[in-house]
Amino acid sequence: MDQRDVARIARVSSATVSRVLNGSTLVKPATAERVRRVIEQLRFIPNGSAAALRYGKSSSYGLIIPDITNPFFSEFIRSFQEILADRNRDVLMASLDHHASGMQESIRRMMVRQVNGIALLAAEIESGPIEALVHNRVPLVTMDRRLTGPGLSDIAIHNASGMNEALEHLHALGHRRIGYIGGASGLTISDHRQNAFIKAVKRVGLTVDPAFLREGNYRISGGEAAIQQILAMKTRPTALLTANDLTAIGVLRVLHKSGCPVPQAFSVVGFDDIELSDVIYPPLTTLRLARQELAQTFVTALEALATDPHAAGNQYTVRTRLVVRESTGPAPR
Amino acid sequence: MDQRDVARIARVSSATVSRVLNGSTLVKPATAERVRRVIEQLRFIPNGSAAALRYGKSSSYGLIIPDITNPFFSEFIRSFQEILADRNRDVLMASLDHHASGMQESIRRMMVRQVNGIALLAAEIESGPIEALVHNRVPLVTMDRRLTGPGLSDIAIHNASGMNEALEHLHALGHRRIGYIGGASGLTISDHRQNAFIKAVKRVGLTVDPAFLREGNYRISGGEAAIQQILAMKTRPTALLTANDLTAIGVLRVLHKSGCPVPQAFSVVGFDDIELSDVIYPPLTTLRLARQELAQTFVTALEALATDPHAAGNQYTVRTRLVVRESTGPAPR
DNA sequence: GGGCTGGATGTATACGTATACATCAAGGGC
DNA sequence: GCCCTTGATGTATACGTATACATCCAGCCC
Repeated sequence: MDQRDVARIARVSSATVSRVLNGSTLVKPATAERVRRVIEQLRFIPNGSAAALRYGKSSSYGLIIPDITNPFFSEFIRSFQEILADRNRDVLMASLDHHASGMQESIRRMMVRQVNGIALLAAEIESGPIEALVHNRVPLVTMDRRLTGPGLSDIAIHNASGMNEALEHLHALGHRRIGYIGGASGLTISDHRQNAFIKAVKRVGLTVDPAFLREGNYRISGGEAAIQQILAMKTRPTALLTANDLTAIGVLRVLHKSGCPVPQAFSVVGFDDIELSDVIYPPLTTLRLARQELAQTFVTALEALATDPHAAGNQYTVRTRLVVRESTGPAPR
Repeated sequence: MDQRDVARIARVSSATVSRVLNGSTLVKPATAERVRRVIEQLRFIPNGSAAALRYGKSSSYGLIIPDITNPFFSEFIRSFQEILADRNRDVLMASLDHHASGMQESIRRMMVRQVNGIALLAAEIESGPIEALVHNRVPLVTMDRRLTGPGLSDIAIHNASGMNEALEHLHALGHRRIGYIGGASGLTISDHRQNAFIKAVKRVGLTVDPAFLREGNYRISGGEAAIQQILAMKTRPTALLTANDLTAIGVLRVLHKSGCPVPQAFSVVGFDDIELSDVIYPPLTTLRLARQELAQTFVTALEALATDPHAAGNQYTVRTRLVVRESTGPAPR
């Protein structure tokens, strides 16, 4: 069944049916109503593939993330998908999950599907797939790569705002030895975050002990490993910032097992503010990165590039801010 | 750029290019190689919309879940997507997130996209959208609805296997008063699970105190509310089963706050075995529902229906089994 | 009343692919 | 040497839509 069947029954042409379906103002209200009734009655569903072929675009966007089971990303997906669904656009999602070849393949599949653009939240990024996107004029929006170009926008995470708040908070609580557990090194996003930490420490007049800078993996296991190393040190920090909340949860877990009360013996600050942060024990003081705002910015950036394929990319920014809960307290003497 | 451009440069017809792309055996190896080289060199990406239009199907599947931030579902998505990506198929995902109208719209969008079938893990289900699917011959596979038909398969969760193990475990530990915190009532899946619990209790020779049957919402908050009611009772159960792990986590959290040591004062058993279960404190004894196996069964069921659209649906089953960790122990005297 | 304007609708076509069917060459059997 | 088979390739077309362009008609101005 297609538009022509609808047209025949409604005694109009298929062009008119198409116009009704796309909300053209050119159709007389009475005619439109008649067509709509036939569509309803026949339960006609238009063929999106034909429309995409004709139109050259598929009214869908690709979304690539590193790990869907990380709550930060699943919460992001929820917002992203919701915003796009309101605009009647689909999301083609790909979660890499530490499969090396995943990204190349995912991008290819999305290009085959004629997505209007791709949101890339993965840190690791090769130049090959990006070239393919540029070559085929597919807009790309990345997170915290701080690189823009034709058809390529970026959304920077403004780590400094939250980090500064966090350090003022800890400094005011009397902490002088403050450590940081980062993400996997080599990723730009990890570097930006760690640099923001170092700057924020200096800003409140403290120094950074390199031994207090540890590496994690953005997962619980990384936080656990890092805090164990820290507990083994003779001189320890009294407070810790982490690259994300999962890392902080790993830290809390080991501290709990080791009989280190939080925040009495140790203050811990997370990053992201995933929903879980408010639910673990003790509720996590963390730097909130608003998912809803981030998702909205991605959509804005994508639509801007999709509308005008020759547009130069923009650099966007999303701020972070401190949310104080119960995992931070006065420094032990 | 299209197949004809490739064809011209490779000095073959577009039909041959199409055959090469689809791995037809009809092409001479030397010719295929030549065509492949041109494809590579031109970085040609085929147009999936055109293929879908011509072929009538889009080589993608729809996936509808109630809440992507529930780890059970995000872990399922990961497996589901991974299995389909290996078969070069895309996933169109929709998370309902308590939006009432979401399902109808999601299904419609998927039909417009010509999905080969839809996996529906949402509990609430109206007949309207299902009719639309049947009417358009779109295969549907549901979870634990125990209803099949033409183009409609179901995957039942075999609650009994795990529930029986759990009750034997608790009974052996000396527990005699055992409670259950279910999901939202009225959903078939909640009913099946609760009934399995009641049967399992009777099976070990105990009786079910109706006051020990509480209702949750499959989220942490539901577990919290239910355990608070239970703590307020004069005669309390000594052990609790829950409809999923998030509910159990809510229970653990309130017990911890209330100074009730687990498992000394209370034994708690979850359901699902999400990754978090092994990470919270104490690690959760739970009924494992293998996500990988569930996802694989969904794919099998969908492909079976997609291959033969006139096929009658099948009833599949996925078992559960007890994973003992540290949230269960001997009953208090 | 003739010509013009603009709104409403119809006609015709291109989008890129997969495949049925046609064609052609080579080889084998007699 | 001729016919048939088989393998390899080419030709032609339909899938359902959106839209440029054509058409038609009513109303209006002078």
